[in-house]
Amino acid sequence: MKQSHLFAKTIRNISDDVKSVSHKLLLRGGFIFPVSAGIYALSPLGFRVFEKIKNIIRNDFDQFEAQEISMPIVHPARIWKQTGRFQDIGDELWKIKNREGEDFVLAMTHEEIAAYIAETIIKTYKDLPILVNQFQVKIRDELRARGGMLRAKEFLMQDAYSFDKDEKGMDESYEKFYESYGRIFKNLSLEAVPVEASGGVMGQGQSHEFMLISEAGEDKIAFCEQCGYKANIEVLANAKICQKCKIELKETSAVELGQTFKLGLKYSRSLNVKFKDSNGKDNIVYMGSYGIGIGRAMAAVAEIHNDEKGLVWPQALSPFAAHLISLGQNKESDRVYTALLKSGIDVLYDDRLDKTPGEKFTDADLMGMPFRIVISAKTAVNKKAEVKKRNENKVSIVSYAELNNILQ
RNA sequence: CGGGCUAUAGUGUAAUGGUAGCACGAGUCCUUUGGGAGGAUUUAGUCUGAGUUCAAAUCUCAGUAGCCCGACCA
Repeated sequence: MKQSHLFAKTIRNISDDVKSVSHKLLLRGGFIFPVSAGIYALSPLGFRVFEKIKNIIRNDFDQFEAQEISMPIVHPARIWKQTGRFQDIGDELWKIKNREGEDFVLAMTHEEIAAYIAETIIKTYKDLPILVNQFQVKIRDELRARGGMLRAKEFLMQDAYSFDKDEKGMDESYEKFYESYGRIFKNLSLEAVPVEASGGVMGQGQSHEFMLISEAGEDKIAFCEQCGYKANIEVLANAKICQKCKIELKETSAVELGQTFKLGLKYSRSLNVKFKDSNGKDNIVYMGSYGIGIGRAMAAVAEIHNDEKGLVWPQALSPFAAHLISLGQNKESDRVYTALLKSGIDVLYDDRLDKTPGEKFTDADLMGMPFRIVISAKTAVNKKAEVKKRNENKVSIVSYAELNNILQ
């Protein structure tokens, strides 16, 4: 992609109201556009990061056959009334009416719809277990959107649902996602720690949150320094004492990156999701649900991986493999760009002739691609390229062939 | 949703009832071209609606939006 026509620009000035590091850097680097409080659009840069995150999740889910589906965002209120959540959830659930005056809700989560659909698919114990996953927009009329993408009113979420014939099966499915989440966060370069959590409006079953310890977080977790026990403080009784070690628990702020729930029969019972067992007898399906906020994950990465100059994307998440910068000429850099594209390397090419070197370097630092390649009149003479890693100061001069190898 | 605060150009600010100004940004042109370069020039604002007043950015009321604290938050 040529930067001269990229649908994203870095910005110098941002409002003092922008407080969190990730929000600031994502805005300055041109990754997101604010549209309304807690509502954001993605530039090609932000969009590419989203795709990287989604693919990391997909690749892991493929290992245990969590099947990707897509569910709607507009739900008839009827289904939410059946599970009781139409009434139980407060104003955070966004309610709308159609022209006939019928009630609908905007998806804040998809347990209802997943169960509603599963009811038509699941007939016999032979159909189970089933794991489904989707990446879909969630809409929550939050009282207070905060921290940019860390807490938005509309956000993309990976949400998966498991259907099993009994509690043991549910526990096994839960374990699969629990393990998977551990791997996924590692691949996202996020050190997430699982903690005991409350089910909240989802249900009362066992639940874990995957927490990134960070000042930017809104959650508080408690942990025992001796045995390593960790929990969201909302699940603790008044006594903030480790049950096992009898010592006081320490507290820290954290960002909730994902959460897993054992839903049990809560949704399947009210939506009548049944199957016949080997005796031909009706049983209720056990469900679980598992979610990761994609935008929040991107913000969390930005929150952690940066320096005073801007973002420093881990290679696996970077919108482009490299940032190619032309200085003083475009003739030779055009050739290098074309060659890199031909080799299948995804590169952002700063071909702007009216920008000074300083501005180009500053932009490259703000945007944070892992490799910066400079082609100038100086390097062109020798048919070499300058390569610098975003997180190092060292600059190497390499041949075009070597360049290809480094970026492959 | 409770409490507090704020609203002047894209951003940051000034004008304390009497001419809306400055800096940065952004646009154009020229010069410059290895770390947001220099010059010239242009652009753009009193959140909305009522009210008080000869006169309102300034005072009053309402609305809207944003920020902070709390509550809430699969």
